[in-house]
Amino acid sequence: MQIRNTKSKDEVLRILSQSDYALSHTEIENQCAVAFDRVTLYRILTGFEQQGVVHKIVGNDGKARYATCKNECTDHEHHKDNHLHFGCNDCGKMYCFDNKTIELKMPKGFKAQQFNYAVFGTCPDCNQ
Amino acid sequence: MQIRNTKSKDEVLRILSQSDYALSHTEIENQCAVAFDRVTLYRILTGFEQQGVVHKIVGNDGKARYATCKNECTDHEHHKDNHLHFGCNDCGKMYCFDNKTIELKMPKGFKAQQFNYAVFGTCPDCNQ
DNA sequence: TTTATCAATGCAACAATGTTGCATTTAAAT
DNA sequence: ATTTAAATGCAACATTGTTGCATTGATAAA
Ligand SMILES: [Mn+2]
Ligand SMILES: [Mn+2]
Ligand SMILES: [Zn+2]
Ligand SMILES: [Zn+2]
Repeated sequence: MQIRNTKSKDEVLRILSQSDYALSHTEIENQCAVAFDRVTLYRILTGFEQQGVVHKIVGNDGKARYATCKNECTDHEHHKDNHLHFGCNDCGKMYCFDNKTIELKMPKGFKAQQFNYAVFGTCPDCNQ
Repeated sequence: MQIRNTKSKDEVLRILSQSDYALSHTEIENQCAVAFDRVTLYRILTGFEQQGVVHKIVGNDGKARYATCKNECTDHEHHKDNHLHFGCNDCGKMYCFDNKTIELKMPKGFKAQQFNYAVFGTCPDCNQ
C-alpha cells in the first residue's frame, strides 16, 4: 500500500483535468464542490507533482499554478514539462503550450532537473 | 525632477553589481552596510526594475531574485531579459546566463511583455 | 466481515513574503 | 534659502506556504 484514493484527490484531479489552463491553489479551492482543508490541498498537489500527475508553474507573482501533465510518463522517467507557459497580466490565466518544448543544453557542470519557462503579457481574450 | 539618488539605492546597486548571481531580498539585506527598512528595499527594487536597471527572476520557491541588466537598453526599448536562468536546488544560487537568449514566436494573439526562463537543478559547485 | 495499518486529513500555530496608507525626511531644482 | 515631491520609516495587513500532532478513513490482511 502506498497511495490511497480519496474524494479530495478525485475532486482536485477532476478540476485540473477539466481546466484548459493552469490553476492556482485559490482557483482550485473556488471550484471545489467538496470542501476540505487548505493544508490538504497543498499536500495533495505536492503529492501529485511528485507522482508526475501534475506539474507546477510559478508566475511573476510568485504564486504556484498547477496543470495536469499531458505528455506520457514512464515509470523510469517522468516527463520534464519543459514546455512554454504564458501568463496573462490582465486576466491572470496561465496557459500551457504543451507542444512548445524548449530543449537547451546546459552550460558545463549544471545539471537540470526542473523547468519553469514562462512568458507574460496579454492573452488573445484580453487583446481587444 | 523624477528620480533622486540616495544612499539606500546606491548601496543596493553596488551589491547587485558586485554579485555574480541574482539576489533575493533577504540576501540583499544581509549584505547591506547601510541599514534601511524592508519596505524601502521592495520599493527600490521595483523602481530599478521599471527603469530597466535590474530584472527579476522568480524561482520554483516563488521568491523573487534580482540581477543587474547587462544588455544595453535604449530609451525607447528596454531589453527584455529573455535569457536563461539556473537556480541551484542545493545552494540556492540563481545564475544569469546572459548569453543564452531564448527567442520564441508566441502563438497567434499572445503578446509577450516579460520573460521568466528558469531551470533548476544542481550547479557545478554542488555537483561533487 | 472484522481487524490492523498507516496514508490522508483537520486544526492550530507559525514563518516568510509582499503590500498599503500615512506621516516624515530629504534630494535637488529654483 | 526656499520649495517640491521623491524617498523613507513605521505600523498594519493580506497572502502564501509550512510544520506538528491528534484523528479519520482507505485498504490490505486475517
Ligand atoms: Mn504546462
Ligand atoms: Mn538574468
Ligand atoms: Zn487574459
Ligand atoms: Zn549550488
